Amino acid sequence: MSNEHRPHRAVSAATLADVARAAGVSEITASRVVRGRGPISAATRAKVEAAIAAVGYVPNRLAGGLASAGSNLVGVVLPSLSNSVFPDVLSGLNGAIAGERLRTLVAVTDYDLDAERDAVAALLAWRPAALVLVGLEHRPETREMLAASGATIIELMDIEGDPVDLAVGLSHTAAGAAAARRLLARGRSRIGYVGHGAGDLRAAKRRAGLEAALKRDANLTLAGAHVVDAPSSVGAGRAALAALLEVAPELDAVVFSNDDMALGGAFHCMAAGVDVPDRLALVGFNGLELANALPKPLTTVRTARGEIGRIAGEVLCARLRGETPPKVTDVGFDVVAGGTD
Amino acid sequence: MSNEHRPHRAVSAATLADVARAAGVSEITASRVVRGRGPISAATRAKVEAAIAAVGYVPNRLAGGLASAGSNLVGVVLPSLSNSVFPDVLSGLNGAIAGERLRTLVAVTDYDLDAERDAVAALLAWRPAALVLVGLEHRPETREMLAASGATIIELMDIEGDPVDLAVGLSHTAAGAAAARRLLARGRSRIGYVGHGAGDLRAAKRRAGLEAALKRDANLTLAGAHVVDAPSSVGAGRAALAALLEVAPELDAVVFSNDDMALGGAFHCMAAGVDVPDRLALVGFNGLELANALPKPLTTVRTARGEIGRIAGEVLCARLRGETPPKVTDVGFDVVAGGTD
DNA sequence: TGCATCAATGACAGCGCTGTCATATGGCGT
DNA sequence: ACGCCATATGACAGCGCTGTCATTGATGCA
Repeated sequence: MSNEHRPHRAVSAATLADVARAAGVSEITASRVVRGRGPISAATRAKVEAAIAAVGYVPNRLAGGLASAGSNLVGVVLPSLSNSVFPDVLSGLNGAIAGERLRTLVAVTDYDLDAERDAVAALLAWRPAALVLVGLEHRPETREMLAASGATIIELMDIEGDPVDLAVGLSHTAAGAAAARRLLARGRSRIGYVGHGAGDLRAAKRRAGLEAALKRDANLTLAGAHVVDAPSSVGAGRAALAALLEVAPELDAVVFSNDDMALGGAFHCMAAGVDVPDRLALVGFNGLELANALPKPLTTVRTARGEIGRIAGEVLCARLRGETPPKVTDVGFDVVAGGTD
Repeated sequence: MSNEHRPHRAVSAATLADVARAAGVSEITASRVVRGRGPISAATRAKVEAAIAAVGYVPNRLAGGLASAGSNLVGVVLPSLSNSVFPDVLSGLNGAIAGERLRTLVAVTDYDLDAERDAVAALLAWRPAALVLVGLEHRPETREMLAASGATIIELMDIEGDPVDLAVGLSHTAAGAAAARRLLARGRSRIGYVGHGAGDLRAAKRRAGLEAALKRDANLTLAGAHVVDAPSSVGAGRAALAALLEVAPELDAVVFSNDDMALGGAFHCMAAGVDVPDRLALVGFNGLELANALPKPLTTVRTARGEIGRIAGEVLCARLRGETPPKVTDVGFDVVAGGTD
């Protein structure tokens, strides 16, 4: 009469031994059929496959991983899922590793390096074949764990710094500089900046690259800046540009920390009747699909996000096959000339 | 001299036995400290914790899961990551289960029910504590696997149908009907529809609800429809509305399959000089943050996406604790009166 | 004082699978 | 006829951990 719950376990999951018995072969032979390894005669394979279907066998990767000293999981630590950037990366990665029967185990840190450390520890407990993180800046303990794990480590998005193992990304400093040069070439000189919360280290590098290039190429400094203490969002961008123009109405261009923020800026301009680009130029960063569908497509610096994920997956597979992929892969970026500058 | 790669394993990972030896206690005692179970004296705990740090111990969840017949993983099968809807759900879920030391193992199906079946099989191999899917429609084999697994199953987003176990969502038929009633109340009568690819069953239910309510309440049928054979996107929405207005210029309102599509529609109207809402009303679905930052905020039917994830996490935790959560949780929806109707 | 109770710790087996090595079988060249 | 190799299969141990039950003192209470 017990109404006891056994949340963790199937009532009585079939094991490989059940399959083997049903097929009249040994466990190891059944195992080989399941994994597609080793020489198996067609007749045996058919028997085992029938047995698998008959008993409803689902392999137990916990046992398999333990026995073979490692899982087919790829740990992925992402700062956020709230704009499309990291989901795009994740999709690219998923697509590239699906063929190798690898799966992603995802953790999200909200741009918190302590949360990243904890996530790495938790993911390492699954003995992943590889671990994918974002950025090159981590807590020292994180780097130690990564190095000690012996797993393949891939750091995404950024290549300016010292990778633990492998890196796939781009130079955000250069991307910021490209935005600066673009605006200077278009004759802008009173350039402002709208940014978002401090956790995003790559956005900070872009801003630094922007300021450095303005200084170097035209001896300019930012004519105004407004940074919201919050994650990036369209609403935040809209409010931030409004606030910035309030105190610095003379600006003739604004660079945004990313496209979400820039989109908000574009919406503010539409609503407030600010003429874009004649009165004010807007430049974003990322190259989201959405920003290209605007009545005036956003001028932005496009990063190949899906591509970064895909290449990371390929680099990872190469390493797992025992090859030696390049330590750093620079996927670069494009300045997309839209209608807002 | 061998340059052999051991991709899967740390050079020599410390085990619980190493910790126990270093701490001068038995393995099981070390295990209890690691897991925070059972009565442990403060002195012993301190010794073991020091040993853990000294040897750099990282627990092996593969072994732990095998020994205790179940993992602390929650398998999550999502149709897509390409608009913010499912990332939002996932964030909510992650937040709600983090406290219980559960982790999500994510698979993406691209709205393909066969891919969903394969994903379920793959996730089940990890003996997850629970499995979270989207929608109530699955292949028969999928349902069988789910039922046979004995795990807690939660189906998200939809509540119209027969849940395998637990469901958290809303009535999309009712949401579609709400959009219809909203437009009728605003005096619209020549109502069109812009939709996206066939895999999205919930979008189809919304359309059905829309059409049924138009018929029932005003004896109207759709005055035009354009459905793109592609995933939803802002660009697709923009192109689709342009195409629809080409063949049905007399429309005075358009309902979109979701906010991404509607945003594209809004952009088309801005670009083509279609006066919204005087000449044409636009209604979306989802209530994305972004759509609310438009110069004219989008009128839409908001679903509590993060909330659905959060509640799913709570329902799940309740079940794992042995409680009996409600079989179906209706989170409802809100009609958000924006400026586009 | 004696006995139940509780806190703290340990011994042992086994979770389900796979790596390693061994074995059986048949074809083939000489 | 003989060894040799490739193919097909199996026996066995053990991966690292935890559930179960046992053990040891210390404590409470009549």
